[in-house]
Amino acid sequence: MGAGEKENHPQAPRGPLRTPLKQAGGSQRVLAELQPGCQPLATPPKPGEALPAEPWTPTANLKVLISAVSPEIRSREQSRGLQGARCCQEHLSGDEYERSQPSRKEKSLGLLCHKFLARYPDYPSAVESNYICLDEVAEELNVERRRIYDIVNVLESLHMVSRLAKNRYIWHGRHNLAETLQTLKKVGEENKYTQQIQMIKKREYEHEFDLDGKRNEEVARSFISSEHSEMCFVELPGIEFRAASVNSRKDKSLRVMSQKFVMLFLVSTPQIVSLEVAAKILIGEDQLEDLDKSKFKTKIRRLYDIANVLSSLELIKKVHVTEERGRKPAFKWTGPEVPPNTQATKLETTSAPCSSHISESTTSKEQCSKNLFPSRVKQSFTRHPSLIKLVKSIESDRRKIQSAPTSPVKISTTGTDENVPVYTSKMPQLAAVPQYQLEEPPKRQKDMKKNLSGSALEHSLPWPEAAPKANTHTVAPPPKSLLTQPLGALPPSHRSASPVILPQPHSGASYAIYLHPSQAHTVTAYSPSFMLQPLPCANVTGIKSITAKALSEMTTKEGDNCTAAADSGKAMAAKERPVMESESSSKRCLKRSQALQENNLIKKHRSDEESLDTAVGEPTKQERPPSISSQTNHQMDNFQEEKQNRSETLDQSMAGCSEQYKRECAPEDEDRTKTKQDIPVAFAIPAHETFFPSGYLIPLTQCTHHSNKAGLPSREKTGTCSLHHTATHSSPTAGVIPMIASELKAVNIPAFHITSLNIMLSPTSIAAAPVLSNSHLNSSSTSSVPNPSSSLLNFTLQHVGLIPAGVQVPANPVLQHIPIPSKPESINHSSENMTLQEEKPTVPKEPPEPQSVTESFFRTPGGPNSAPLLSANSGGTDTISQGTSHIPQRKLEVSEN
DNA sequence: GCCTCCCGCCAGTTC
DNA sequence: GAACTGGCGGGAGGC
Repeated sequence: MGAGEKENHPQAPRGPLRTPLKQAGGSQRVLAELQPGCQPLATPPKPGEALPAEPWTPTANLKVLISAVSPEIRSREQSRGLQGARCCQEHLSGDEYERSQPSRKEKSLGLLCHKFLARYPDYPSAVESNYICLDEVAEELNVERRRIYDIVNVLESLHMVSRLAKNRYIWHGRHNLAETLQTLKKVGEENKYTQQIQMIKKREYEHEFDLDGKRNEEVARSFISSEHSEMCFVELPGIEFRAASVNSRKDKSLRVMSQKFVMLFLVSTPQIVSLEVAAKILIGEDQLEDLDKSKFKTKIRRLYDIANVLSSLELIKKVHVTEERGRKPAFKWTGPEVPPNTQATKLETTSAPCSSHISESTTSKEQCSKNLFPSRVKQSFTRHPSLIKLVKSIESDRRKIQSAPTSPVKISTTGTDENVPVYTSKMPQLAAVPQYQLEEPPKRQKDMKKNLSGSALEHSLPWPEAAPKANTHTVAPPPKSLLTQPLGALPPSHRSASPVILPQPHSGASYAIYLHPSQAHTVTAYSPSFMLQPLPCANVTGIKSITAKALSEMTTKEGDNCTAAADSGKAMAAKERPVMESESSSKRCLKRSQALQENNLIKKHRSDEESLDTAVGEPTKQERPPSISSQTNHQMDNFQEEKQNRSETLDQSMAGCSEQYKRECAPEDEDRTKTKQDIPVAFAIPAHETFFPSGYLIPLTQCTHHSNKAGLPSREKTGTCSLHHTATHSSPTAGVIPMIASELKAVNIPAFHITSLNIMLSPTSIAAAPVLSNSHLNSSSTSSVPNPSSSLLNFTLQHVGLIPAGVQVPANPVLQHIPIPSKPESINHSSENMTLQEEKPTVPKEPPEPQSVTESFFRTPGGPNSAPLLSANSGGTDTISQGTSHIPQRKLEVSEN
């Protein structure tokens, strides 16, 4: 059968000329079921070899041959085709087989992808192995393996799967999706895709009017080529391609195309990309010289392939854009709203400037490279520059993870090295700490010095992008790195931790407990003297990033937090944060508290320079890395000054919030609704000597997403999952990052850590603190198991007199599913002059699931990049509707095609 | 007739 | 050298 046999035809007689031997069914599937999780490197048998004993009936064979020679017959047969039971096909008569032929639509990649996705949970458990055996999948889905590659490649571009070995992938689900999208957005921005899109549109326009088209084309080409010479596949840490083959066809790879395609959506406003534009951009990057029609057509084909998969993922939706030149197919982003990158801590570098910073860490780079290209075969793929820094922190994270305790143990208060590890007794972990100490401090010190000198010598900042922003404002917008670096190890989930100042009258030292905002609400409700201290938070929970300007404005209104919050909202509304008119009171509270945090963020940063200057002068502190704690130190100073002014207002608002929040925080099926921020992280830091790093940070990003689909036992929601997950996925973002022991030692503060709620206590507070097991790591509030972290938190709060005895503060509140309320769409009068028609989905949609929090937040209709409402206008007039709709994609008037 | 995209050839890569 | 992987484009189905 020649070519037909060259590929695996796992199933059924789909095509007339295909070998009928490997059919759906039967014995192989049974075997597959008996052998779940295919053998990693097992070579799938060829169709002919696979089922030699499953011949078709002679009649069926005859039919196939007949239909092969006659397209009419074939088409007639296919029109009659029914999707009969696959497993019975071999027993069907010829007519029955004919009817079993699926129609073309039934074989579409989109539908196939739906079936594929249905096999795996969106948020798989880390402990259960979600291996994908391509052969098995192809067989079960009744398609050839070639098609599975198409799907898998796109999924891989989103890091929803990663390749384990030949014929074998591992399913990550959507755990990494938010991070991936953020990364892609960042890279897309760096690559100036927005400008490219505009350039292409402009070019089209000028072409239309014959305005010096040739010259503009050249300009555009040079623009594109200069901007994209080094565009490459964007990887996430821990999810790297392990096979050189994957790296070998980079430019035209469906993966890369898919990523670029996604980038176009993420950077464009409105988030609608026409196939034509996308193809042109993609071609432009590949081969500008032959922008011929065939290449264009090929690109379009591939984009359809990608789009089908993305549609199945519900990331995009097909629409039609009617422009002057007619109706064009396009796709609209319907996926999660990707927050602005200002707080994407790991992605803060731009391609050019990062190099200087990278050069400081050759070791890390080599390690990164090693991870990237383990086989060292052909390094066609290079990590995008924006990720180099990320990789650096990953390597650091990995070290920390390796040295992370599996079981928290209270450390001794003696100042010797022996007391340093709170960590487990496991030797490798112990060994890892000194290694970290040896490697990191000088570098950190160096970085810190750079930070310190940054105010005076802005150009010497290791984060060049921050330099221009560090202006003469009293409240200079914090260099992203400065703010985020200390929390660089923090997954977005933990960046929402809010330090709360705990005055400690007994010891004379105050504490800063980093709380999840919801915890902070609760705590502040009990103690009027509490202040929320902001961290640069990822805003996956719906907190939009804040512009420097908005920050400055907010800072000027520190007397009135609510006003500041409102102002911040106002400041952001125009560009980033939509005004939500009908938001619930709980959300308003949340927002208020977020604004408070943002407000405080400024103050924190304002004091950074001075405090760092002071700090670096002290020998004992020189060893300490620039960290959030240093900022915290000065935040506290600020707070001391401003506490009196603000506490009243804050208390009022926060008390209301906490009550509101508590009321609405009913435990429910929130696995899917949980975002990465859901894990509260808290630790207490004596304010008088707080210049040490952020303590235990528990990036359990993927554990938080264990879905209800996966049906996890509660045990899996505990710390074991993160560890498992780390092992399974090699994700450095998962795991426990311990506080640097030397730094603890430097301030002579024993650290006590728990897991989901991490608290470090001063010696005065540590005395009675219970020792907690790591098994409680990340314990979910939904768990019926008593949460020890809650006990500790309550213990701590009671101990410091912040809450009365007997009062219980929820230690691990989970963000409630807060649906985005309807709100007027902000109109973005973009230059787009087009009419949008929503495509009728080809794939039958299943009943919509209840929207998760993630989706709710992400799909903020009027989000930063939300598209203007483009009305379907059957009359053909090009209009942008003055949208009043709530959800763009739903508001689009669907024009049935 | 155009849009969409399935299908499978075939070349590069891996084992 | 067999098997895996995936770029690529012909051409069929759908509208």
